[in-house]
Amino acid sequence: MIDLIFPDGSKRQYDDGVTGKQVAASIAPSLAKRAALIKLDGELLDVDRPLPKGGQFEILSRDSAAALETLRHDTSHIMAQAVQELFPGTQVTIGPSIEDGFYYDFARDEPFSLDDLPKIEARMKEIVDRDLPLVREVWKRDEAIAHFKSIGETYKAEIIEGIPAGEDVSLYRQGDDWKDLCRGPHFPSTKFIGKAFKLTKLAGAYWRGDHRNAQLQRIYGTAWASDADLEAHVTRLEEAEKRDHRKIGRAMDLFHMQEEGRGMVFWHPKGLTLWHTVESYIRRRMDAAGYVEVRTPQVLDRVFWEKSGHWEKYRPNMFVCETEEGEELALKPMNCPGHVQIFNHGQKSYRDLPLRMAEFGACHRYEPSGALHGLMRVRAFTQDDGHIFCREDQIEEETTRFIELASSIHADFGLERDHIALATRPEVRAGSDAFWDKAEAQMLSAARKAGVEPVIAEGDGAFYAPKLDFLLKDAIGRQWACGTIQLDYVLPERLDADYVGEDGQKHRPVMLHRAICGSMERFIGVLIENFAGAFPLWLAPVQVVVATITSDADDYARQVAKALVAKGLRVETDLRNEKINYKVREHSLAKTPVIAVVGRREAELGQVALRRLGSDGQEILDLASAANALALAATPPDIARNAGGVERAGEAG
RNA sequence: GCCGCUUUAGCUCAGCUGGUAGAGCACCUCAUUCGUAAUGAGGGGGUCACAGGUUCGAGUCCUGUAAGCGGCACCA
Repeated sequence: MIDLIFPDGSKRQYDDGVTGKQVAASIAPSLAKRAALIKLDGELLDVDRPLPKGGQFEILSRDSAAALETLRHDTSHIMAQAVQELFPGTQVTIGPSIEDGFYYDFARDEPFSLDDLPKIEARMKEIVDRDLPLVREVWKRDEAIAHFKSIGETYKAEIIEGIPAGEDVSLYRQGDDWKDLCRGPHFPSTKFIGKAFKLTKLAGAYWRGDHRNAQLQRIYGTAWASDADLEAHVTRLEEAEKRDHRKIGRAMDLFHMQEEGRGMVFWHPKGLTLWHTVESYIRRRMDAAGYVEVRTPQVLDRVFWEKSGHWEKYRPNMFVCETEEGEELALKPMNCPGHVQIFNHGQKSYRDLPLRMAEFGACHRYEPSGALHGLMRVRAFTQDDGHIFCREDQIEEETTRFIELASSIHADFGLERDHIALATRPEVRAGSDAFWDKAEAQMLSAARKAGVEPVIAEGDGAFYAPKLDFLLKDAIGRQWACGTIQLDYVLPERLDADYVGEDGQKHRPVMLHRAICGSMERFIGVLIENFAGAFPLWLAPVQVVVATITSDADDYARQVAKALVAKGLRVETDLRNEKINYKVREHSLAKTPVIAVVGRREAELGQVALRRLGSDGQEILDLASAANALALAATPPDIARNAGGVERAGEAG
């Protein structure tokens, strides 16, 4: 006998070997009909599978949130069956559920075309209508291998060959003759899957994720419990597309890229204004946090990069040039070795540590062509780089301080943090296990001291040390990696950095590599997408447009603009011979935060009518108070805080 | 780098099965001076990504190259 505890807390006893469906039937026949999946002590099971033990028991319907992943997984199997029915000779490989949907990788000589997707979708719906039972079968490993080999499914056979000998494997039968290796669980039959799915894209993907292996054809799809959910998802995608920084960058005239400079950005005046605003802000924060700013050479002799170790490992990804005299030089792919040179210049004492060195360092990396993506992945980029040279016993405190600094900065940009990832030792690595134990523990404990519990990213660390990565969330919930801090014992050793300790002996400092934006290009791309171009006042490239109603007000409009500029605001005037409706529409679409409308009335009374983006009302103020109010509202958050702090201190005193 | 798709005016796109290019917005000119999301009229603008090929004839068909896009791999 087994004991089952139901969600309402009640407890009942059942015979051994009872299935979830039988339990459901014992409660209500309608429940048994609806049962799509069983949850037993948190584990999901097929409804027809005998329960292996007692425990917390729940019957899930197809539209419960916990069943969504299974629904997507099932949909991928249906797609595999549909593809094999339509395109005989196609081999199946793997087909997992992913965020919002699923994919399946197929091996087929001829490529699928986009036109095939509707056909496959139609066949999938037909399979749903057939209401084929999904039946779990347990096979001997070797028999399963022989089976898949006999039907020409070499990839499946290879997967099973990876399972230890003697272990049984589970196969799911979909109808009479379609079978797939699968751990399960699945819904009872294809009808449960429903039709709220859509095949979305074709892609190439390497077998087992390794580029040395054969390339398979991947079909992506999205699947939901209801048509309404599917529609909402499609709408979300459309929204995301509207925010694309490449689109907005063009529309707002921020930057462009062109063929002759792949992965390189031409920053237009407005884009560079945005850049400068971000850079000035970061610089102020770095100054306040005790960093010294430096600048290191753009191009250095090959010998230098050989010494740092980059030549050997990253030569194919470096831009290299040769001089008339035959010297080989390379554009810097990173700033760290340069910073070590500054550290090494002159003798350092333990009293100089921690030494925090920052640089807006322009770097060049020859990224693979397929990796380029707007501002997000470029070949010429500027890191808000920084290196903290410190003693080993200062690592934790410096890391904690950095996490706090980065968190505050991200918050000022309106970016919410999803989580911090602790990337741990990779398979190929330098250093002993004892070293990694210690280093990982240091990063973990530093994060906890800053009040965050990192999510472990197993094996994602650099080859010389672990790192913490900041994963931010934008306005529509997408994640972006911005900001990192990583430990490094290797580079100080290679470049022979040292300081004199209290004991008068030379010691090796530890380096902490850190960045808050990552790359300025990428960070600006994230900001554009986060705000969909509607920047907060302090970031907006153009903060105020002074627009006239008739040409009578032209002189006054110039006077208004001058007064606003004098307050440090970024202002444009629109004196065109156009109707005010037209101007308001145009500047609203351009996401200008404030339109200051002036007509004859304002000119006579010395006023301005302010219209803020997103509201259709207007606020009529005299010029001086409008200028003051806007200047105050446009104050960068760090300066606003400091001003507030001074006032509060004054009050307290 | 690999797989697939795409490339027509500054932007967004139309151009059926081959018969030497079209719209809206933007731009320029003129008229209009109009109080909070598009005033009207006129005008200029294209080696149809590039290079070959098939054809009497190619934006349209074929091949190659490049770039862009979506993935994969990569990301010090």
